Amino acid sequence: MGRGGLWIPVHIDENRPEPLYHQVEVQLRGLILSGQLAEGTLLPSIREFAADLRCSAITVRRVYQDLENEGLLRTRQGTGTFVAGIDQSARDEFRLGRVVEAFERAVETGLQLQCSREEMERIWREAYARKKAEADGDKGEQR
Amino acid sequence: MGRGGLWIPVHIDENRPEPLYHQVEVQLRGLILSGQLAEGTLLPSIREFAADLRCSAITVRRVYQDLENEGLLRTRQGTGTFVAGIDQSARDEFRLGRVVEAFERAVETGLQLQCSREEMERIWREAYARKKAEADGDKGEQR
DNA sequence: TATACTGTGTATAAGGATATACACACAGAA
DNA sequence: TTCTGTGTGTATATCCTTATACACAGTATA
Repeated sequence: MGRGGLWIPVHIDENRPEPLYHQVEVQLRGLILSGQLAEGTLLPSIREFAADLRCSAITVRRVYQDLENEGLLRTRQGTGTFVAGIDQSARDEFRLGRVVEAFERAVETGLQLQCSREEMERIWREAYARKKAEADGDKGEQR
Repeated sequence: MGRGGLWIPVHIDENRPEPLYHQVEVQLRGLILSGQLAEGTLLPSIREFAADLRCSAITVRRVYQDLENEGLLRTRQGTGTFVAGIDQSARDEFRLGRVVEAFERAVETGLQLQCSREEMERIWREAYARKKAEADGDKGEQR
């Protein structure tokens, strides 16, 4: 194979109702905006990435295309797709916005199901502990 | 018009990537499982509900049909759609599961964007305060 | 050049959202 | 009772989005 394996920590969940391309976009956008993928990084080819994600190459292509339209990626035919440079200013703004949005959704669900504040407090702590452990484990298994 | 207006606190967001019918299903399921809609309650007609949500009647019909297949609703042609009886046992189990899931998603987003634990703590508290106020306001404006 | 990689465009199938026309149920008037 | 109107859920056809497969075109390197 080509440049032989840059592993991108993105997962997709078939059971989620939102489209596959959207799941990948959200996560990849996060990796770029958080600086975990530096400017100039060569991403996996659409086929290679598709194989990792177990989806079609066209779906990955759409992700690359959308993010290129946002100015986050730059792609050259025959060569590959690269991470573009980003305004440091817009970075943190966007970053926090996403997280706030996610938590608001969670709280909304909790309120709708009549969870008390204490219940949610407990759930949030446990969720953090569980996911934190998962994430740290992921880094260890990186190849 | 018919029975003239039972207001169901369900909202849909066009901008969300997941399907409309799914958004409504999640929220209506929540209302039933949390006991806010008692057994035997006559729901709005598919047309009336569709008008409230500003979507098609067919979309509402799909929601009613799906929830009927789950055993949460019972529908009689020409008469309407009613809330069915539910196992008290399965209720809380399901309820908590949904909230846990939602918070895990939020934390996942935060970790991916390299939020510190303290940042998330703050975001969660603020999200709670904001959404709690919204929800209480909603009840006040109920007609 | 030959070859093996890269991204790109076209065609096809499945799922979601809608409008429109249809069938059933019940209440009230003739 | 019989009829008729207005409510209810139901079925069909159409358009847009999503996901895929397959053939095409540019690029790098031996």
